[in-house]
Amino acid sequence: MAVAVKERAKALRAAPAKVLKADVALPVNQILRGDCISEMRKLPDASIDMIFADPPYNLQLGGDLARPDGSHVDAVTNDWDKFSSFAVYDQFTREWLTEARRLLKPDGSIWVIGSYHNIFRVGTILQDLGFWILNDIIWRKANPMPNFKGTRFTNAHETLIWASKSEKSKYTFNYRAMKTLNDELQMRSDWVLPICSGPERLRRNGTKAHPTQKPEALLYRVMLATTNKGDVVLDPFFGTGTTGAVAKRLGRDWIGCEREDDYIEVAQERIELALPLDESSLVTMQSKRSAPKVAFGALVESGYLAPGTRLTAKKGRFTATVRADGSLQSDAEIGSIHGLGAKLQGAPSCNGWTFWHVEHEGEVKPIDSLRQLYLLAVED
Amino acid sequence: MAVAVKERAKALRAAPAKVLKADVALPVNQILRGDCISEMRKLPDASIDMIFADPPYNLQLGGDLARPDGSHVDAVTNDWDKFSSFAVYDQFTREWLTEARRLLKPDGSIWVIGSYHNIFRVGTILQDLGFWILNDIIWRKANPMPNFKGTRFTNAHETLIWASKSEKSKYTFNYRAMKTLNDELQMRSDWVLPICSGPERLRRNGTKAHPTQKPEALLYRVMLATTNKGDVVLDPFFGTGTTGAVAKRLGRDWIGCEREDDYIEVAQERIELALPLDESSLVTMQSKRSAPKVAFGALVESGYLAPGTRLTAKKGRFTATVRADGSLQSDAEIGSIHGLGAKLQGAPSCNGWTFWHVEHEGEVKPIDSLRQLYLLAVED
DNA sequence: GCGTTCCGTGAATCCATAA
DNA sequence: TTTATGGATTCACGGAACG
Repeated sequence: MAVAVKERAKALRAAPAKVLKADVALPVNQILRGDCISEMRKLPDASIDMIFADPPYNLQLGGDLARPDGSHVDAVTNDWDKFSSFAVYDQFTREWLTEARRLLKPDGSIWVIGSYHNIFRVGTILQDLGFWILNDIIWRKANPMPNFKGTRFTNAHETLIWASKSEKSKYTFNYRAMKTLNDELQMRSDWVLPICSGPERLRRNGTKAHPTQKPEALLYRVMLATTNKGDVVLDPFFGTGTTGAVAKRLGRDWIGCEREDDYIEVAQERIELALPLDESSLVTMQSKRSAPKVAFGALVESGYLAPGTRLTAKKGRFTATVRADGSLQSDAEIGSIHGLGAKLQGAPSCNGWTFWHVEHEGEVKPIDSLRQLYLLAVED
Repeated sequence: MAVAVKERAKALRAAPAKVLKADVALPVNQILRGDCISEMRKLPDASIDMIFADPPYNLQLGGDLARPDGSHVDAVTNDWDKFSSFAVYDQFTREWLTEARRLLKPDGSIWVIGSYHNIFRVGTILQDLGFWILNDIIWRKANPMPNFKGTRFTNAHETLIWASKSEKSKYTFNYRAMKTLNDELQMRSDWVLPICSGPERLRRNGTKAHPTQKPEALLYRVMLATTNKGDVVLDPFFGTGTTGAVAKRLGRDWIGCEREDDYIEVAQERIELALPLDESSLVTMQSKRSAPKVAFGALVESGYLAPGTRLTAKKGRFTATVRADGSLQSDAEIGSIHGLGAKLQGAPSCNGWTFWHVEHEGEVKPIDSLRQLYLLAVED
């Protein structure tokens, strides 16, 4: 395999270079092997249309973590994510963002993705360097990893910052494309996308090739929104080349920086196999809107149903009281609207929404009618 | 009306003050009129359980920027002044967060809400001051304002940072209450809630009383998750008193700082009208961690489980015998229900209560169910 | 072949308490 | 302060295994 990969790598490196005004060739559709800061220093000023960066997050993980079933959580323990202090991380961030800003065309823009570990440092430094933040985008993960110990809220999202080179930039934003992609509604700042798994996840010898591979759908939306066909996209932390693969599919040129040989090899093979999309296959990329689901607790905290309210069922045969956290209490039992309903009836299951009733304006109605009211208020 | 409000204000100010060890009375359930930094300076160290802050983020808006002391900052639009604006904002943020940290009890925590204009500055400074970020929470607005010009993504969320006073803090997190509130699924870091509108939105003379009034549902979830009944909650930017109203409803004490007389008046009237929930509906689902402990040996000596009983685990893959002292014996090993379970699986740890099963009336049940029976018998 | 069940796993700052 | 021990704790999805 190694030979075949090297052949392909050679072919990739021989890709036609773009010639700029300054007569400096831009090494387009190639992976630059090495540290991103020194590699970026070799590139000419104002030559890049868009930068997508997935820098190390500086996770600062503690000891091992086990799931409730005892299995081991495979954490990000790579050396490239280790920094001795915030000051060191800030210095690193300032350096690569300074180079990034130099490389951007005046109307270019940059995307950086991160988590609460690092994104506040990144955002602050972006602002300090003169970038102009356009949006912060929330990637709401459809299937995040749970919080196994029950100690915090499930960390179910990552944050992307989108910023132009300066306040004056006439940046690219394909408003119509985004609206079309979102069923004719304006694309919002929160994007629901699954994490990268299944056949899309790159593996070597059965184990994941990279610990933090991003889903192509994420890059697809980023590139479709903020670049045009033929633009040059730079990714300073190329990894296994998601940026390159999506750029090729969408007819954009790309440049990647990467230090690790293993990642480079995987990325080259992957991009070689990536095919430009035709119009018909674009359709399958559109994400469905998921049906709204309402937790009973949401009605309580939104004031649609006050804690202490009496609910009845089966014409008053059963009664229960709403508690502050959205649980129900009967004489002897506590449970969810579904669980308590089932328990009281001795039934295996119960739809609490239609089982429990509440008196509202002299009328006894199923609590499901409150859910409908809530949905009306929440939609749009 | 003004007279009635003043009467109520007087009554509020006469609320019983909590007396601390240091013999300094904490002005509980009162609004402190004045700049939050100077008002906070009057309060004693380590006296507050939780802080909720909705600080101003009046930068980059082309409008005025006021320094903490109220003096005016010239809003010139060149780069140099942009930096100076950030520096002023950072200084202000550092000052009030420093006071906030001093006031927090060692196990206290803080919430700060903001948007991309200021939240990166806030997060960075929180980290620099030694706060320990626990989650960043996305308030996903169900009904955001559209982007009228179609130049960016619809800004459809705000970000909250939840941080403990230090890395070592044993902060409050009511895991079970949150899980109950979310239909028995872990509460995630993205919260879908409507913006504050309709009858909840406070108005004076037909116009909204405050430009950024937060929905009570947001504070409800924050307080239910990270405080206990009787805790003291401080809000340095009290505005129209959403924090106070929800605190009163949920049986928490509160302190607010506010400079503007108009807001104070509206807030006092509002909190006066808020109804506290009664005790019983305030009770939330408790985690097992806070339940009384039962030694496995107690089940044996009480006859719930006879010595010699065979226990199984993982569908019969593991078996062990109960011994008279409450230890378990497998073929080659002896240990506690937890220790033996861990050893047999080669796992670092194991919850024996859910791991081991016993046949009882033809059904195979975890021995935890016996513990529940035992607890029922022992209670009362 | 098809439906069911089981198992693996993902950017994670992931325990509390007594001795 | 450190160490040992009890025992609390998970959601969605893909793919393999099974019947």
